[in-house]
Amino acid sequence: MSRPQEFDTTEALHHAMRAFWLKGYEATSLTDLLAATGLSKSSLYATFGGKRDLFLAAFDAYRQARARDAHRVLRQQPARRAIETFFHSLFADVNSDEPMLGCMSINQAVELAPHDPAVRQRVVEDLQQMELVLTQAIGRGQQDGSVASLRPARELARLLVLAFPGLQVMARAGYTRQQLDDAQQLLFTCLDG
Amino acid sequence: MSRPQEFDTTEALHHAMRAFWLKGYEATSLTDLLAATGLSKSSLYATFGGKRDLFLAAFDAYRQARARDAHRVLRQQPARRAIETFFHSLFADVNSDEPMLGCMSINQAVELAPHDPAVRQRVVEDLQQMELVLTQAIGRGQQDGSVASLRPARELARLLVLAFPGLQVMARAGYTRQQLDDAQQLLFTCLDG
DNA sequence: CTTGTATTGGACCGAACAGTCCTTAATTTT
DNA sequence: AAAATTAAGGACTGTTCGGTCCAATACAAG
Repeated sequence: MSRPQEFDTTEALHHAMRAFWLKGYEATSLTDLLAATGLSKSSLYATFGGKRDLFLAAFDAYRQARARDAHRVLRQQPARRAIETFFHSLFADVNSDEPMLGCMSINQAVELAPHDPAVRQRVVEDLQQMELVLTQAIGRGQQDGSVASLRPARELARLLVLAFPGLQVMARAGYTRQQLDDAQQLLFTCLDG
Repeated sequence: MSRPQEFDTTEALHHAMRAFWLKGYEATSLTDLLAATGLSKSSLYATFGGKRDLFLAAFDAYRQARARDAHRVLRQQPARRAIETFFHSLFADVNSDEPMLGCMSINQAVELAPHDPAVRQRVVEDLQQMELVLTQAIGRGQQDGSVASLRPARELARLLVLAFPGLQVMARAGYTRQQLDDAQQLLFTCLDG
């Protein structure tokens, strides 16, 4: 009954997510969010609560989307190829016309996690999740022969997770796509020996 | 001639640095800076210019101090031990009573570098500098036998630089000192094989 | 067509923001 | 001691912040 919403809630959330993704939490003002979503102030507050609530919702939407992507990409064969694609796709937007995005979880590890337990917990979960899926992929790789290293899959996965924020930092610091690819190439040699 | 300054400029800069270091640029207000430095508004503006100028000055002071530390630590013998000490000292404050600090350059790579060329340039310089000093240290280590790996020192250095932001992220995400040490231990195995 | 309910736009709020400016105070030089 | 010079304190600015509130509106149910 009564008047229906004029906007698509999940679409609005997606737009808000991009805004936070691009500029972080503090630097994204409510004005930015209104412009990004196209909502009016009252609609935004009625639908999502305050800025912080909207952020957490957007962050969770981001995390869910990324987790889906990761599972899809890492299912490829052979596993080694899947892992490379996984990393490669995370920096798909580098040096495109689009602004730099990188991984929102890493950005938030730096910006909010130290001062905000709710964010911190999410970041920790994301890192652990990444370690888990990479461990599985590397394990598969060791079986199908695409990952030569005999070290425990978990250790190798931890190494990759450890290096991931480094790639993110390089991307944000303006390194070229070529340089990022080289760094990844170098990183993947750890899977060989 | 005339009235002398009541405060120590470099000391005030140091306090401002800690404030920016702890909370980042956006989240550190002028009020925070006044409280941290103990200056009055007019003194701060007369001495350092605006917030951004003060930030850049503080950032440069930080970078200089860190570069000095790095050189000092990495001069130790044997080189392998020096490298471990180097990484270890970067996270000395983790799990202490002090708040989390980590590396300011990495924090700024995430926060300001994408949108601020002056910051971006500094971050790139810092990463390159880190690669350079680590390359030299690893080279020494290969000569004195403390670094067993036969891979080019530069490649190994790049691997360490790549992993460094990962340690920073772990620290900011609240990982324990033990977990950080384990991650470093794992990382250093790359110098062995 | 009336009634009821939910959405909408925008006026409005106090607080905090970075930054300016002027008066007052302190110290050296003359 | 007086003059000159500069630091320090704090009042003040306009703007923007996140957030609230209300009146107008639009739709569905009866």
